[in-house]
Parts: sequence; structure tokens; C-alpha cells
Amino acid sequence: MESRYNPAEIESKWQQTWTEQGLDQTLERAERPKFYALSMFPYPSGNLHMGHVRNYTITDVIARVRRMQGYRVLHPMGWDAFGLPAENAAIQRGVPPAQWTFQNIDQMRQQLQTLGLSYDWDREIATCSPDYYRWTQWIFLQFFDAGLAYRREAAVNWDPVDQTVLANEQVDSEGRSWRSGAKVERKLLRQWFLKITDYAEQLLADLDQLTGWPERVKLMQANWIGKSTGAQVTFKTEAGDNLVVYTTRPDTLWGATFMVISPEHPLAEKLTTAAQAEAVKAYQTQAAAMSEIDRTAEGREKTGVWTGSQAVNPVNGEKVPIWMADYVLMDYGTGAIMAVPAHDQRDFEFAKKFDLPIDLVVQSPAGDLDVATMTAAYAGEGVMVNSGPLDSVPAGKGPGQSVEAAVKWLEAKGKGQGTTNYRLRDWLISRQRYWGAPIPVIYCADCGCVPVPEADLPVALPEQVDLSGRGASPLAKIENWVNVPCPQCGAAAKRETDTMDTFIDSSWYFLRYADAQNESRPFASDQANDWLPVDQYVGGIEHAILHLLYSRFFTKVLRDRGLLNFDEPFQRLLTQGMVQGLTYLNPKKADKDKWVPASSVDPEDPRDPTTGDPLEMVYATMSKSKGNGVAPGDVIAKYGADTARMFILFKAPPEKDLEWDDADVEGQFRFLNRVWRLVTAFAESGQSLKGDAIQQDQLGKAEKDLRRAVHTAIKAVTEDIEGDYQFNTAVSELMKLSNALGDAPDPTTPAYAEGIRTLILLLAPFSPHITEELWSQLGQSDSVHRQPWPTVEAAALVADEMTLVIQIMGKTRGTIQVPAGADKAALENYARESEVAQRYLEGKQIKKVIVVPNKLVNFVAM
RNA sequence: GGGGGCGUGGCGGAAUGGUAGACGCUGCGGAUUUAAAAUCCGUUGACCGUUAAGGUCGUGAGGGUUCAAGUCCCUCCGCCCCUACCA
Repeated sequence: MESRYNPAEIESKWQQTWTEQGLDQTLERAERPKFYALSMFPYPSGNLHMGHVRNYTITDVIARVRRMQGYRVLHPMGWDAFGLPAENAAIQRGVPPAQWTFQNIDQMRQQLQTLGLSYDWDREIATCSPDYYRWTQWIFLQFFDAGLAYRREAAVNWDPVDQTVLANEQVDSEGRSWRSGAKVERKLLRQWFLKITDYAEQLLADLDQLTGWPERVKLMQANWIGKSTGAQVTFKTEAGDNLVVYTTRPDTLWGATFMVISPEHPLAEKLTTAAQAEAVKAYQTQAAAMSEIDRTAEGREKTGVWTGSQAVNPVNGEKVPIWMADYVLMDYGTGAIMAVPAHDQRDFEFAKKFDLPIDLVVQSPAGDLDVATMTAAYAGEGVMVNSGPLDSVPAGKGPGQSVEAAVKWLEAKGKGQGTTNYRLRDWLISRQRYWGAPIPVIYCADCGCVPVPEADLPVALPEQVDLSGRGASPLAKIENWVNVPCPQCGAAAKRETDTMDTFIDSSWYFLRYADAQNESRPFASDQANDWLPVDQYVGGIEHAILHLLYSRFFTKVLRDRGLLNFDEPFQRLLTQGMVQGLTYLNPKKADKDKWVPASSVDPEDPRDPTTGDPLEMVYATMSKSKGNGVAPGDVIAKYGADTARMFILFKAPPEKDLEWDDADVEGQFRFLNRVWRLVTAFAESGQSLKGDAIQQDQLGKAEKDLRRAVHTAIKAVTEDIEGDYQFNTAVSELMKLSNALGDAPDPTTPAYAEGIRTLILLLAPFSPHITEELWSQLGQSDSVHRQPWPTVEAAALVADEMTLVIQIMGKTRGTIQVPAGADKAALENYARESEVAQRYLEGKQIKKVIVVPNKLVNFVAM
């Protein structure tokens, strides 16, 4: 009797069995090639959302296929578990951050387990656990030892209401604190930095090694690193100081008519004359109070103030006034610029506003540029003029052009030198927060900043802590934690009370998985060198720069410390698209309030429940604020994890956004039901999966057709997965195979048995539960997931006949069936004799015949 | 302003320069059923053709290369994403 497909029952049954059997544990068999499949680990919010499901399903399919292909696969999961939400929960609900976090982890692990993901849970990590952050601190000390961790004053986002520093991501687009709503100020504080700029060139150059990364992610990183070439030029000030500027256009030095320094420039005070002191001070205060966002707002009118002093242009001896303006940023270049208003738009605007001179040094090819009539800076091609030794040299950065000539001239005269500059800045890692890894250093009055000795790690987070969300780091208030003897001299000393940016935790977690339970080191080098680099990394595009750049940086530093032997952590990267939900919006309402949660809308007649306005429907990324989310648990409860996985893989290519659609989910459920019926009917007919040996040359047409469909499916699914991960087309190939089996006239042949077997095996990585159940119903004792991946039999792909397309003048006019393997001459003959060709060619003269073997014959005729 | 990507049926999406629309969803018609659900079969780009055979058009727009263009080249339009006073 035919049983119904009951996903709830079989899924929990097999999940339990797999856990008991340890089916998903990492296979330690050195003779097999390794494959490391990794999803970006989640923050344990406590709630699994569809974005997670998509991410982990993609990686799981890849891991499962590789296992069947004979690789030993590392496929781990863990938790990016430090971070502010845990502190907020503590403040709002009085639950200790550790307790809140570990509860969430338990909850999310359970949710993950319902998806049938083949993780090796023995390697699970949580960055907030002392077993882990001990090694985060150890790695920090490696950086410290290498001179790559240092402290300096930095301008940070300061919330004047809550009296705390905020991370950039906690400041909204209007420059307000997400918590207090106060306008964020910039404040100078002593902070810890990692010297990522030391690795700027390598981080840029090694992008070339990342052949398996999306081009746009590499571009984003390259732009972020922002390499530019130019020159540093020294201007002497009236007071005799050297004011160094960086410029990418040293050739326009002769057109520099003033200079601008940043309000934070170290020479600012010295350069300011008594007469201007008050105005300059006021300008600096005003600049300091502004957030970076306000300061760099688009289209903002130039502001500035004269310092009262002047410098000498080193190329022509002319005096140029030194101004101060906030459009010059202290943390790019030298914090000072030479202004060439004729050829730089910003300088042009500044010169116009403050009535400063404009000197033309590049004349356009048309020769019609005149400073008296210019309404904008000219940055185009041309030839150098009014530029002494550079006159008549073509303007530009190319070989033999003005920039090259200018650098040569400056270097020869000792007035400057060619340099390379990067936009990348050092990484500020101090956070005035509790729930992070404490920075393991101690301040001693005599010995200075002393690293915590390795043996004393971890510097554990104290459990009893008062979290108010206000003031400096909560750790500073815990006297018996802060006060420790100096590790060097034993005198009374104090701990650093800041914790590390959580991006540090995630910059090395992929290494820990290789040796997750090591108690004496963060990882054994031979283990890490064996498993890494990650063969396939999967995650969201939002980490295109941050996490991926930091991880590359860490890998290179640890390599230089002799701990790793590879340059790049992630060989291939797949950035999966967002999951979008059907979203209702009220077009009459303002942007922020226009979303209407789907739960309060009647889909038959979508109206705003409060105003009665008709609503518009769009697809938008699922989020709480839009009320358009679909809970994974609901879908799994209704259709099962296999259906959810199939839908997500089929609905869109992995890197594109995916529109959640219930009807399509139903479609996948129908497909799995069809597979269920096909296989259970086969099982009940009492046939064996082994079948008789198949003799390809003795098969009838129907069997040959079926075998061709079967082996075409193997080929297509394998190629779709090994190539660019076209899971959507892979699933459609599985559907075609299922359709072919359903259409097969005789379900008792060996070819049919082969088809059933192949369908189950090819489907197994996509839908692990139903395939395991069907496999076992067919009397197989070993897991379907331990079977070898099917291989293509070339002979089975060969058809006796083929469809030949007949074209007249490039237009398809019909097709005929011809024997396969016919040569060009034979194909042309078949085509000539065809009824279609005769009809169209009657009374015409054939000028040319193009024969494409296995495809078509095209007659060019008049 | 700079950089990147994308425009294909009612919808999601397929198409090594070689039959555009695979596969699925939706819609429509039918079978089964007391009825429904489920399932199965057929059909589903537009237009012309009474039916049929067949034809014309059709991948954002316009040009070009080619025997043949969704695919390659040029010009333009539209949308999306990232980034931005970076000297």
C-alpha cells in the first residue's frame, strides 16, 4: 500500500539517526582530497531568518556533493557571539549577557538542526566563550609583538547624552545616535589600532590571486584600499616650518595659488597669526562639533578661514596664503593640500567663494580656456602652460606626460618626491563596551603598557557587572578586576578596560574550525595548513569590505608570524542575494511609516487597516520593520525542510535576490511528492535497484531515450554545481529527469531502475531527508549520503537520431530527423532533399550552404 | 561626481554566436470525484490566417558586424547597487 509523503515524520527521524551515527563528522582520511565549505557564521540573535536558510542551504549542497565525490569535507558552524545586543538585553531585561547569548545559541542551534544541514557540531565555536577569546587575545598579542597594534589619539563618534563612544554603524544617516537621538560629536580619545595600512599593498596586489571571487567584490576592496600615485611636496612657511602636501597632480604646482590645511592639522596653531586666532579657533570648534556625515554632506557650500600666514611655492617662489577648511581631511594624505583652483573643482569653488587668485596651467586642445570666463575647474586633456620647465608638455598621467615629468623635476631639484598613497586607514579596534574580548594589556606607572603574559590568558570578563549603557567602559568600574599588579615589576597597575571590536573575533574563526578543540594553541599550524584555505565561502555581500578585508589581513599577519603557509583565506567566494518578501505599502504615507505588515492585510483586498487606503504591493528585503518576513519554522512545519531547501535553490540563481512566493513553494512540494510516488511505486513493484547489467547496444529505442535522459541529467547537474553553482538549473534538470521517468513506457526495465537510483542520488544533496527515506525503503542499508556521486556514461548520451534545423537565409524554416553522426556532406544532402528546403528554394539559386555539424544547415539563396 | 550591475512572456527565470522563452508558477480547458482536495492530461509571447497548413513580429530603443545576434561592436534610454569634498 502506498504511504503518503510525510516530511515532518521522516525529517526528524533521519536527523536523529544521522546524529546518532555521527554521519556528518569530518572525515579524517588523509588520502582523500580536502574540501572546506564555509558559511559566514551568524550573530546569535535567537531567531533564524530566511537569509540564514538560504546561506546555509547553498553551502550544505556544495558540502554534500563534495562528500559524494570522494572529498573529505570540513563543514563547520559557530557563533559570532560578542556584540551590543546582548548588553541591551541585559539593560532592558536584566538578563546577564552571557546567559542571554548562550540561550540564543541553543535556540538557534535547534532551529538550524531542523534544516538538515550536515555540520560537524564537534567543531562548533562561540566567540564569546573563554576557550575562544583566550586565543583572540593571544592573536592580539602577536600583533602587539609585531608592532602592528598601537595606541594613539583618534577622533571618534561621541554621544554627548549617553556619554559614550559609538561605532560608525550606530550612527544613522543623519548623524544621530540610534539610542539617544543626540547629534554625534567628534571627540579625541586614545584608542587601540591595528596597522592594516602596513599591508595595504599586499591586500591590493593579492586580489589577483582571488580568481574565485566575484569581480565586484574585488573592485570594492580595491576602491576601499584606494591606491593613488602622486608626489609629496614640501612648502616652506613664513615661520620656517615645512608644510608637506600630497598631490596626484604635481604637474599643476605652478598653478597652486593657495594652500589649505585640515582643522585638525598639527601645525594649525603655529600657523595661525594673532590677528586670526579667534576666527581660526571658532572654525575649529565648529568643525569638531560636526559629525563626519554633516561635514561631508553632498553639495555643501565650502567654508574656511585664513590662518593669517603664508608659505612659499617651491617651484616659482611665489607667496601663497595658507587657509584652513574642513574639506581637507586630516586622515587622508598629509592633511594639507596645495590648491590649484583652475584644475580642481573643490579648489575652484573655494577660490570663488573667498576671492582667491586662479592661475591657468593646462590649456585645453581647443585653446580657449581663460580664467576670466571659466565657470568650473578644467580637469581634461591639454598642454602645460605657465609652468616653467613643463611648458608645452602634454598634460596627463601617462608615460612622457606632465605628471611623470613633474616628479622627475621635483626629485632632481630636491623639492619633493614621487609617492604612493592609500585611502585605507588603520583599524580602530577599541570599544567602550562590556560584551567583547578584553584587550589584554596592563598599564604600569613605571613599565608603561605591558602585555598580559600568555600564561595569564584569558583575561576573563568579570560576571558581576553593572550595565547602564552610560559612561565609559563598564569594566572600568570593577575595582577588583581593573587593579592588578604589573606583570613586569609587580607594582600596582591597571588593566585596559576597552574590549575589542567584534570584527576581530570573526577575522580568524575559520582557522579555529580546523582545530577547534585545541587547548594549547589557537590552532595547530599543520591542521590549519591542511584544511585552509577555505575552498568555498558563502555569505552576504554586506561583508564585501569589512569582514573579508580584515580576515585577509589577519591571514597575512599570521603567515608572517610563521603560523600559516598560505596568503589568502578564501579561495572562492559566493555572495548570495537577499530574500525578499511580498510587502504592502501605503503610497500616501511618508517613507518611514508607509509599510503595512502583511499580517494585518487581507490579500484579497489589500487596504491600510487604519486609513482604508488601497495598498501597493512590492517585493522588498524581509525585515521586521516592514512586517514582510516569512518564518522558516512555519514553512518547515507545513512543508518540511526539503521543500524549503528546494524552493530556495530553484527560485533564483544564488547571487540574485530571491522573491519568496508561496505558490512556488507549493510547486516544490508537488515535485517532491511526485518523486515520492515514483520511487514508492517502484519499490512496491518489488524491483531491485541493482537491476541487470545494462548492454547499451542491445536496448530498444524507449530504453535508449530514457538512459539518455538519465545521463544527460547527471552531466547537467554535475556541471551546474561544479561551475558557477547554478542550483536553479540543476533543480530543473532533476525535474526533467523525474518527468522522463514518469513518461517512461515501461517501469520494469533495468534502465528505469538506473533512472530511479540516479534521481535519488542526484537529489540527495538538495533534499537530504526524503532521499534518505526512499533509499532506505528500497532496502539499502548504508546512507544515501555515503554513496558515490553518479558518473556519466558517454555511450548513453549518444542518440541514434538528431534534429537538424533547416534555415533559409538564416531563418529557421523547419526541422528534420536525421541519423546522428552524419558528416557535413550527408547533412547537406538530407537538408537539400527535405520538403521544407525544396519548398523554399524553388526557383532560387543557392549561393552558399553553411553546415554546422550536429546543429543545422543554412541555405543562402536568392 | 566616480565605479559596478541589470533590462527576455502575466510572473520567477533558461538559452558554448546556431530552433528564444528550458524548468517552474499563474491562467484557461478537460479527465477523475456525489462534491471537493489531491492527482492526471492538454493548453498558455503577440498578431495575421474561418479551421488547418502556414506566415509576420518579438529579448529596453536605434544603428552596425555576420550566412546567422538575447549573446559581439557603437550610440542612446531606463532601473538597481556600491562609493564619494580622497587632493
